[in-house]
Amino acid sequence: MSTNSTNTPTADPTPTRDRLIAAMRDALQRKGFHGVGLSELLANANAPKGVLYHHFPGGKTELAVVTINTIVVQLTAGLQHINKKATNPLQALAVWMGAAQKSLSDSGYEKGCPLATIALESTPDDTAIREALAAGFVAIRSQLAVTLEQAGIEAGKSRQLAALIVSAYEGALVQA
Amino acid sequence: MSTNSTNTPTADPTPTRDRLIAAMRDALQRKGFHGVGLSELLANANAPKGVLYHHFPGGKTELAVVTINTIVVQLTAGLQHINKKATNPLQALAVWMGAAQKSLSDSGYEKGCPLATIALESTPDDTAIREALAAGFVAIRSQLAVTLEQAGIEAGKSRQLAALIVSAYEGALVQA
DNA sequence: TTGACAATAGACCGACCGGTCTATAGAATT
DNA sequence: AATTCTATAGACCGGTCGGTCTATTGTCAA
Repeated sequence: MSTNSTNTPTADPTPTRDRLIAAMRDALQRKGFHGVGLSELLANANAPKGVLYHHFPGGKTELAVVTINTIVVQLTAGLQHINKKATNPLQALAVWMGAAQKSLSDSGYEKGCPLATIALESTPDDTAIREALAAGFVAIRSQLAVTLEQAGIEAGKSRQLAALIVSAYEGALVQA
Repeated sequence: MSTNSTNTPTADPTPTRDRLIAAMRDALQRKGFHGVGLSELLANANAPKGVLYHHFPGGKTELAVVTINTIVVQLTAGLQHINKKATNPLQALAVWMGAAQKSLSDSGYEKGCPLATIALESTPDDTAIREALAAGFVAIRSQLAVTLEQAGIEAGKSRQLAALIVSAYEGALVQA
């Protein structure tokens, strides 16, 4: 496990594992956590049952948690990218969100935000999922606030505004 | 059926039917449509299986549609009430939304908006549910716009603002 | 009283759920 | 070549899903 001939040294992407995560993300966007069956999920990922249990001993729930974390990482990375490159962060932000909305309408409004659905579906018992979501939303909001601050908005205002932007965005998805 | 000795003339409330609707609303708020089983639903409503099928031949889905419509009617009625009575519509609106948020936090953030969850869960195949939801959101937004107009806001602005308010509200629920 | 019909009650069913388990294939190490 | 460990593969299982079907009860009209 330590050395690795054909791949990057420390992390092995394991395509099958990634396919499972991708399938779960798609499922969360379209139907929600309870809406998809394992068989459908595995069919979409072209994977047999054993492989899910192998990569995610915690089963469906663990896959969902990992998927949530993956999404959050990608989202915050996208925001960081805006921070570094754009000369006009606000405009870049608008473009970014516009792109997100376009991908939504391109799917015929089938695919929304995968976080929103599972957030509403989850109960207080689903502690692992709830924790992942809570941490995720905090990360997204704070990263967004950083972007706003870089655009010259005062710190306190930035956090408020970031929360509002995320809220309005998720809310719009609900109604679409 | 035409005459009716003990109840109001035209409509019979049929308590059992109402209990089913109430149970479905609660279920939608807490877990979403796919998250609840019929057995759990019926247990909460203290009703056997046959009675669900009797009142709602379309089964779980029809119950959900009727529940959605019921919620929308109650919501718009609440807004109309504000319209007629309040001297300051905007302030009354704020109070009203504050009350909604309080009931949310009182439930330990278990219960959100029942419309939001099922909206995100539903797929394009669930035509009945989608139609009910679409009509419902339109009704809520337009009723809210009327209230805003009465508060002196120009018509076009009112509709935009109404959409934003609803969006922000739903979005906040997602994150709570 | 009797007949008709709405409402209640729950046994019952096939399908599918998420999950476990055993068997095989493949790559790396020795 | 033998061994070891990871990854793939799918048969299999008990439980629950949503839904149907057959009584039974209650309530009017005749």
